[in-house]
Amino acid sequence: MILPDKLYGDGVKVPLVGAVSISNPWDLLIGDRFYTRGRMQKFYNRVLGDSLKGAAKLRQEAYARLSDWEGIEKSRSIRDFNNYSARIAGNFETIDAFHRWASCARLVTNVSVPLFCLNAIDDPVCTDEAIPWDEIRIGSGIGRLQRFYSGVSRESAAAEDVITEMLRRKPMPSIVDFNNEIVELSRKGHYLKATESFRKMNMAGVKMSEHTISIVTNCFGKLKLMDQGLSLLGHSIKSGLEIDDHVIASIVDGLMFENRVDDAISFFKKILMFGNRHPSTVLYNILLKGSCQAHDYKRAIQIFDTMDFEHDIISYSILISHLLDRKEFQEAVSLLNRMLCDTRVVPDSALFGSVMKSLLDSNYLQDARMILPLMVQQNTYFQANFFNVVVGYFCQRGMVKHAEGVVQFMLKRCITPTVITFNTLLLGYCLSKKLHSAERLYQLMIRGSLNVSADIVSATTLLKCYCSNPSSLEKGLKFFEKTFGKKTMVFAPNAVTYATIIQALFKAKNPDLASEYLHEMKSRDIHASQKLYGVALNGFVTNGDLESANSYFNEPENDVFNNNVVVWNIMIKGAIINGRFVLAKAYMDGMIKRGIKPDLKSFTPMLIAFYAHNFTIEADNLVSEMRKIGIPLWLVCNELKVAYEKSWLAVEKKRLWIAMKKLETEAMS
DNA sequence: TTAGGGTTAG
Repeated sequence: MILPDKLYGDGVKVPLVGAVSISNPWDLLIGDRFYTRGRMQKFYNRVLGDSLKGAAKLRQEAYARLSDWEGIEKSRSIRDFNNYSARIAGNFETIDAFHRWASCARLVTNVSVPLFCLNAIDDPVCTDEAIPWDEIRIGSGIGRLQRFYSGVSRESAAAEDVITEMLRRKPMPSIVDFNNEIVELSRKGHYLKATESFRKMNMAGVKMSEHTISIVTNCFGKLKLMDQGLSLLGHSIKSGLEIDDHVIASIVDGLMFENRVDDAISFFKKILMFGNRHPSTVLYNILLKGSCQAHDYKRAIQIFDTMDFEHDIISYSILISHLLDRKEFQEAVSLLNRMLCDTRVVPDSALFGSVMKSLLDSNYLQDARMILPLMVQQNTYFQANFFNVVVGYFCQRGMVKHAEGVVQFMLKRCITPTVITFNTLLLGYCLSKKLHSAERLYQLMIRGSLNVSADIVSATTLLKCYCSNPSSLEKGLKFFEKTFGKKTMVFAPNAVTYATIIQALFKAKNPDLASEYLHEMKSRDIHASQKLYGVALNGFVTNGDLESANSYFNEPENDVFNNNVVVWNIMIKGAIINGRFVLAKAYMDGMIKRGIKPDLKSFTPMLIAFYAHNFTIEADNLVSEMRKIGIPLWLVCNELKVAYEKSWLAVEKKRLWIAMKKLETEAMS
């Protein structure tokens, strides 16, 4: 055993519990055995080659570590395995680092991990230690692009320029290089630029691969231009490209993203019949996810059942977390049990993480605690995706110090934080109004000093940081221009980015500038989303601009969003707070006419208004109407209580109090 | 040699 006692700079000793020993690890591999072996060989050579030339004993030791690791990882997909080993090969240079990695593989059954979480959630331990940012490995996150470009002109440039340069070269680089650059564009949200580059490549006569088609289709999907995606598919078939699973996945995913669930499913069936092939689990999972996102739970179950013993851990994960979010605990638990009995799947850290998240979100702390012993019992390998949930839990509650403690813990245990860990922490700083820390973390991510680089979520979160405080709003606007502006666009903004800034401007009572951004978004061909639409409407009505709200509401292209009850609730509430009862009533009639069922939040503003103006008969009628459609009265009481406490509508408080008490007794009876 | 499905931002 050559593992050193001190594995880290700060001298933290990592306990090694329950090392796995397998006599012949190669037998445990699934799928591409030789391919994988080659990868591992490459990794081995890279890691050991530099620092250990000729040291036979250490090589032997290294081989033993690799064996252990494979045994542990056998439950994961071959792709994860390959990617991970490639990353490790790229990042680890010295034998010291190699030992760190090896010890990481041995932490599988380290009981102190769940114990830490248990304590942390019950009785969070705060740490004053600063996160050792320097010790988080310097990765090769943004390397690919820079590496290529430095060979071209020594300047850093956008992937788009790289592609132009590549097209000029003679002979042109391989399609793999082009693919990498389009992926780079797509990763930063430059979907339009990606499709434009694809056109240029096409004109220059570059021979495309299936992978190119899949990436570009994906971009069309994100742009909600799936009709173009489908026509691209037609061209590809004509030009003799094989339609592989990746291309089908991109199309199905794109159609789902456009909410065309029926189209997606019929395409899925047709293309499979056309190629006479068996659908992969990944394809099924895309359908599952799409159905869940479209709130078509019945269909999701149907798909799950037709999968016929082919569900994997992700299928279970999608369905279970969806059930939990819908608060269907019975169903979720029975599915969880079914999964635990299913010998073909091994529950992983991500699954337990998402279950835990749903439980924490619903404030079921006791049940959340139960997940941890279950994980130990199942011998789950703890990974960042689980800890991200714990980090998020603290961040959401403004306990960013505790979140930092969790990150510390991860680092000490060699559980490498992901971009989601840092983005979550960034949000934590934002919610705790620690702008300085947020800025510093973002800078580290942008500069590539961490093992991951910043993405559009990081940038949007920092934007929220600036915008949530009136004193830094100006800085936020500048940041927006610098990061998302047309001239110096680092990331291509999306509906979330615009929603963030628009919401902040409305809140800062600057509806004019908010409208400007709304127009700018439209001029940049960025589609509004249901949430952004709500943000804009709410912004108009709370700023007393019913006219703009109404005209935005009536724009034909927004009509698709008006099928959501939330929108109508915003309009009703908006009319009421601006003293327009007749208008509120008109909206109420309008939604019923459209076939949308009013819910609690549709009725309460009007009810409060009736109470406030002492229209007791009308209020009583409304209450009985709510009763008729099955809205529990205690929920109404809760709403009134909130309105009372917040002095909503500047109502006569005493009247509201009396009404509330009266309703409470009614609810009890 | 490159890639698809579960978690992060409104």
